[in-house]
Order: sequence, then C-alpha cells, then structure tokens
Amino acid sequence: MTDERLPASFFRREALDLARALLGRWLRHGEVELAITEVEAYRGPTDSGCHTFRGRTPRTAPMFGPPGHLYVYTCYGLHRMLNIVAGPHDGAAAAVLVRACAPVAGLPIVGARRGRIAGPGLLDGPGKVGQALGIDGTFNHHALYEPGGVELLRGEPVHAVAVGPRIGIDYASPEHRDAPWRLAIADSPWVSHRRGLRREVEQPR
DNA sequence: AACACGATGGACT
DNA sequence: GTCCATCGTGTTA
Repeated sequence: MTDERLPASFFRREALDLARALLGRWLRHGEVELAITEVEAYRGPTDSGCHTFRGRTPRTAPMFGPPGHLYVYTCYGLHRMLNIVAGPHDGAAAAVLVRACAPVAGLPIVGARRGRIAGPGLLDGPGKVGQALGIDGTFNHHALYEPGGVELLRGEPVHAVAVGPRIGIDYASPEHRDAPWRLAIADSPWVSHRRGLRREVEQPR
C-alpha cells in the first residue's frame, strides 16, 4: 500500500542515499498529502554547504539527533524549510531538504494556503512545500508520525532520477557548491530549478 | 547589545 | 533580469 509508514531503519543511512530513497514518497500532514519530487542532501560536518559544517549550535541541534526527525529551518524570517534528519549515527549531523512536491490529496487546503496558484508554481520550492503542508517552527526537532505531526508514507516507485548542483549555497566551497547532490524525479514538472539537472542512468533503489 | 545575513518567494521592469 | 519583505540565529564586542 502506498500509505504504509516507513520503518525507523529507513532513515538510518547516509544523506545522499536517503535523498534518493525519499523521491516518490508521500508527506502527509492532516488532510494534505504531497509526493516528494525534488530533494537535496546536506551531508554533515565535511560539507561546507551544510548548516552543521561549523559545528553544533542550538539551531542545528536537530541534525545531531535521531534519524527520521524533522529539522525545520526558517529562512528570511518567513519561509519554513522541511528537512528529514539522516543517519547513520547521532553524530553524523546530516539531513535531506525537501525542495519540491506534487499534490496527491487535500488540494483545496493547499490552494487556500498557497493562494490558488495553478500548475507547478504551487509546490516548486522548499518554502512553498512548508507552507502547503502547514509546517511552522513548532515542528522543528519533532519525530515523524507524532500525533498531529508529519508522516512519511511509502508512496510510488520512481523510475528515473535527475541530478544537479544544489540551489542557493554560493557560500559553500566550489567542490561542495557544484556537487550533484540535488536529486529530482526525471522529467517531473514539479521541480524548483532546471539548471544543471541531468537525467542519470536508471538504477534500482 | 549590535549587527549582518540567509538552503526564498513574489512582484515588478 | 531587479528589488525587497521579515526575523531568528550566529558572530563579534
């Protein structure tokens, strides 16, 4: 069934691995269900694009916690970005950012929250995903599947993936800024940016 | 205590 | 392409 939960072991893996595994999964909060179409891996203390690059702070604490918990980053004071903490160990301090989704259920609620925008503009950006799901700062640090919280469901299989550089991290060193750690469902219209995205050879997940 | 700025989005030229 | 809303956080003093 597409709406099965995923076991804790699913999250206990390296961020780039988890990013790939998250494509096609469904996020559910209340009556809203969204299929994940685009993600970015933030790979921990060795990744100069990752918030944990300069160590643990109160803000980045969730990434030092258990895999599968949420890291909700507030950008520019208003946009809430949903991250899922990766593993394999508590000290790994890595996460996957959900950058874009496609609607599955609850479209009237999404439309009300997003201003009834038609087409991919509805959900093609991390701040838009947070807004559509009704995420706020109180979700930070919470586990998936908490009552009233966010769920991750099995969703549908992904057949082809496109990869490219991550967006909005010009502050990172060139090797990390240009690394192909942004993943999207190939040919999906529900993608935030096309620049640098290229379809890769099909591989099992 | 002050300050610079961001894993963005929307409006506008 | 440009401009800028809006505020928590980290850094510096």
